[in-house]
Amino acid sequence: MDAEESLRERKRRESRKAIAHAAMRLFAERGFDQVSVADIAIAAGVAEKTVYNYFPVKAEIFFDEAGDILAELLAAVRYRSAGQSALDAVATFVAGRREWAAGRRPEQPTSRFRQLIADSAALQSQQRLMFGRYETALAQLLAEETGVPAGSAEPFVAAVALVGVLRAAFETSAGGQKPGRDQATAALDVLAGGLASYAVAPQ
Amino acid sequence: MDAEESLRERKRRESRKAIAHAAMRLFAERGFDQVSVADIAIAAGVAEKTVYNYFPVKAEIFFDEAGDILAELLAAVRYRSAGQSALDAVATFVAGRREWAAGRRPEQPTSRFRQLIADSAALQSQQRLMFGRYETALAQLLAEETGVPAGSAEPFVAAVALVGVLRAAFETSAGGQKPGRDQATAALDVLAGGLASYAVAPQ
DNA sequence: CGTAAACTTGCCCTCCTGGCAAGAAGGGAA
DNA sequence: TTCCCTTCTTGCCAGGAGGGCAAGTTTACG
Repeated sequence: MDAEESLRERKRRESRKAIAHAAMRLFAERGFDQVSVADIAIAAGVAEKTVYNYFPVKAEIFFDEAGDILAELLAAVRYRSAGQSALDAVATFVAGRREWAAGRRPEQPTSRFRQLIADSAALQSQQRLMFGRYETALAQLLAEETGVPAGSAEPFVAAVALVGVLRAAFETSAGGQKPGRDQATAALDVLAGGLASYAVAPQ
Repeated sequence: MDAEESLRERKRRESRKAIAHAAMRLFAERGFDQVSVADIAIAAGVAEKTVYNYFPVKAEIFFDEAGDILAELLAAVRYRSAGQSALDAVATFVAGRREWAAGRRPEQPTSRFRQLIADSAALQSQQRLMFGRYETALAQLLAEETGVPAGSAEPFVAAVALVGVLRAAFETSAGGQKPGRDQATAALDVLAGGLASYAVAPQ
């Protein structure tokens, strides 16, 4: 069903990509908030309404490429090797993504990507929305695994913590600190240890 | 410095409260998105511009009352009794808030508050922003406690997990499930146990 | 009392987003 | 091929969030 793609579907996919590509180029040049949807439409050679046809919200364009990490993360946890903890699965996944990100030509350096987000409240909001979706989906998965009713606190908190590892890997590396692999494992250790490092008040 | 309050400061505080109060009443009646800033201005007897003077973003009005929980949470962790873990401090804090919320007359039932949030994407976004601020502030506090450089992954992940307990207490009780105290302790156990419940793949 | 600082307000502007309807293009049936 | 149906595109319009600026008003203070 992949081989068979109607003209219409192909064009639609191409249009989507064209819009996203043109938009990302403008974003990288000027910053997210300094690019209007009208600008994007002109750059992509379509009407403003068409842009909204593909992306109901402007900020979605920005995360269009990076958007399917959710499915990968869920799969990494769901189909983790027997005997592996969910925590390990996430850590392994993060490490894998990191290598992947490092191994491609920096047409758009990751640092620039992060900077654009840091400079725009709208993008930060959208990013939080995405992480929230990760949490919800992961919580549901964990609830199924453990047979706990969906919506319970346990899987929710666990999911939040797991996605926290992902967020830590992304956000803390912004400061240009350690390679990042250390960060992920450190975060993992904190969680696996039951937050033992914060067990006692300092005074 | 508290006793001495200039006329200007008093008026400003009253104006702020008047705007917030009028706005909350309208929100409760019609829903957040169905109330424009112009409506709020009229209801509060001020100009639309003045509303923006006090609240640069409309959604901030909604969380104005509940907004200072951050300071309390930080204090609860920072000044926790000697020998108490950060995790316990958060759990205690959540339990305390819950009693507090239950013990006051429901002029605006908590359920309505949650429902309003659930019905508005803008409010959800603002709520996530607030929780994000909690995470950042808490991460900084934990970094100081443990002497780790600010911006490290460990305190960040720990903070995310701790705020996760808070979020779980708020969000999961929405379904009208257990009293809530159970939820908080359950979440706490999951974290304290190092996510042991999710240690092994089910297959 | 008079001046400086803070606050309010009106006016205008841009941008995001949704609704509606007309036109253009692809896809399938006769 | 031709006709018709569906999908996309586009234009036009409208409403609401916010920002900038300047005039007018109120408070603070010497």
